[in-house]
Amino acid sequence: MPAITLPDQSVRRFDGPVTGTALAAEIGPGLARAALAMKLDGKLVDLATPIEQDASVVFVTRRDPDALELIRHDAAHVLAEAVQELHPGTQVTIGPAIENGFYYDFARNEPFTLEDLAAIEAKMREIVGRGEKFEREVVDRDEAIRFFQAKGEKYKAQLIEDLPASETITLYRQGEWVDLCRGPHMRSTADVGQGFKLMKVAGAYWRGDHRNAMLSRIYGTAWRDQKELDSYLHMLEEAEKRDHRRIGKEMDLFHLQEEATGSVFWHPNGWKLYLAAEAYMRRRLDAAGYQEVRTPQLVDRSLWEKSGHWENYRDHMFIARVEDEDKHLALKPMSCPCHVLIFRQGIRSYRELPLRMAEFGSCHRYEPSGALHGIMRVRQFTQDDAHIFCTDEQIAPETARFVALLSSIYRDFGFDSFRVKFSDRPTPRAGNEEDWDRAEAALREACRLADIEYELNPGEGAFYGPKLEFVLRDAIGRDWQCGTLQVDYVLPERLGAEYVGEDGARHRPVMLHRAILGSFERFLGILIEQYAGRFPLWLAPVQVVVATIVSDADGYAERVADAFRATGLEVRLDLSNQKINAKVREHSLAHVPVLAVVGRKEADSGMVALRRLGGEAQELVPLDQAVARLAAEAVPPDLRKADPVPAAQA
RNA sequence: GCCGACGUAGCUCAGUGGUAGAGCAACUGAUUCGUAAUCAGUAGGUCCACAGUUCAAAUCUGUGCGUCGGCACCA
Repeated sequence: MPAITLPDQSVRRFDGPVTGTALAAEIGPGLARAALAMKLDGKLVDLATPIEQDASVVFVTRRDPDALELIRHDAAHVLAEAVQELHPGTQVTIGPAIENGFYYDFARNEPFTLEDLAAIEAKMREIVGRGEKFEREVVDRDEAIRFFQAKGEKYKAQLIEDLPASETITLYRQGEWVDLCRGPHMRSTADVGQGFKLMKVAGAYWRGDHRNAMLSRIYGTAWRDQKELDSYLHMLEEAEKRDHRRIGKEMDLFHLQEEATGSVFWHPNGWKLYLAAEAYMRRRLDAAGYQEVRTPQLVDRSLWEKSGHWENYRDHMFIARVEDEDKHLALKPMSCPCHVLIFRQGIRSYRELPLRMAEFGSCHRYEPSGALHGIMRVRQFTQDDAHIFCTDEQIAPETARFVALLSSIYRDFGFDSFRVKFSDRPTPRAGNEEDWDRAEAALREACRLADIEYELNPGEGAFYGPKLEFVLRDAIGRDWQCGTLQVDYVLPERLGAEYVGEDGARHRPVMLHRAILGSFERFLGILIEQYAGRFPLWLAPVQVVVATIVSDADGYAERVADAFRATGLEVRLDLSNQKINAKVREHSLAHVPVLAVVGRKEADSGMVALRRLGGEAQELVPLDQAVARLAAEAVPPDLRKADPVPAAQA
């Protein structure tokens, strides 16, 4: 006698078990048509599930956020059916819904190529058109294994074998096609609709392990309808326009070339941007009580052996040798061991702690070729690296201080939000279990104190300690770790860092490894995409272009440019013999933030016509005011006095 | 590193075995013009590299390098 509570708090009673389908029909034909699945006591299940006891039921329709996940998951099944129909002998493995879409991994000798997608997608549309009913079936475990093995589906059989014995094995049937699946699904393949598209093919290791076979993955995107699909595809196109590699070219910021794979050639414009960011960081670190140092590029192998890097990362280090000496020097992949060496010079007192040692450390790492990505993932990069030598008690307050600094800096760069991941002990790792317990507990406590919400990232810590990762997102939705904070008991131990405590005895400091931008290269890449090249004035490599309308204004234009330059602004003068339309277009495409146009009128009256990038308005301003205003605007955020120049006339 | 695609002028790209192309940019000349492309002309290429097939290779094959999309990796 189930009593079913609906979202409006009304209750319906039934004599016996009733399926969601029947319940929806009972409530009304509109709902019966719209319901795709239901939430039974909060759990998403098939509409065909019988409700046997008192429960609350919420129907999921196309409009609900949950619908997207159902559509995408079902689309993955449709993809698999289409592939097996077109390419018999292909084995299915797994195919989940993901952000914006779905994928399915197939095992076959010949991987799929882009050219296969059109036919597969057409077949998918056919299957959606067929409206095959999804039917759930609970099966015996051994029988299921035999069933899939008989079909030659070794991967599926393997998946079932690896499921815990307690797990109910369910199959989902759609027409002739069957898949092992936990569900839930919608009513039929028709519910997928036509708002999907196959996007790309890729290789992917079985179970994400590079020692396993490489499967052939097909990615698709799926939405509620064509309109949503179109707007997603449009968003992707827009995102592509802000790709840092493209804008890097357009703004002449940097280039990469074969002779120095994975290292950036910064051009004058890009280097201006870099230096602006570096100068800003140097001021912020200085104000936050860090001391800047500089340590060697080439360091003998023995130090890396002591630190444990040789053992863990030797394959990823650039090694240099010289003819006359039997030595292996490594280009430093990180600065921390060197910082410990500085710490160890002389005798340290507890009074010096926390000691915050910072370096814009130029590092080299031999990244796998497939990992390289524009300037975001390179083999030579500069970290805004620092190490805080402190006591156990100082871990939490130092973490809180760090997060406050990081948030403030991200905000100044225009990032209002970021995600935090907590990565705990990996395998293999250095150090003993007690230290790992201490380190993880300290970091958790620090997060609590600093009021940080994080997601757990199990087993992903550094080999010497747990870490927080601060993650920013690029234009096309890829996540990049930028900031980090790591608690380390291991390196101070290995490299023998110690200080004299209040008690006169020697103690081990803890080391907090921390970075905010992470690598300048990566951060600037993200920054370029964040602003789509339209930097705020303080970061823009070229801040003002003075452009003339007639050559009679050339002399005045030069005086205007000089006046801007005198305040430190980066100014270009465009006296070329082109129409003003062409000049506006050219400098707009180059993302110059301010265009100061001067013609006869301005020359006669001592004015400039200011035009902002992205706007169409022009503003006629007396030269001295324009200079004062832009100079004030170009002041980096950390140097800005509260409300420097009244914005009234701006 | 693995799977797939791609590599042609400074840039974006066309060119399926028979004399290497376009637009933009550059350069020269004309034009002095009021806020996203003025007109005309000129010049510009070891078609990523090496090897092979062929009478003939940008084009077909192999190897290498690089780039891109994923996977794996990311101290």
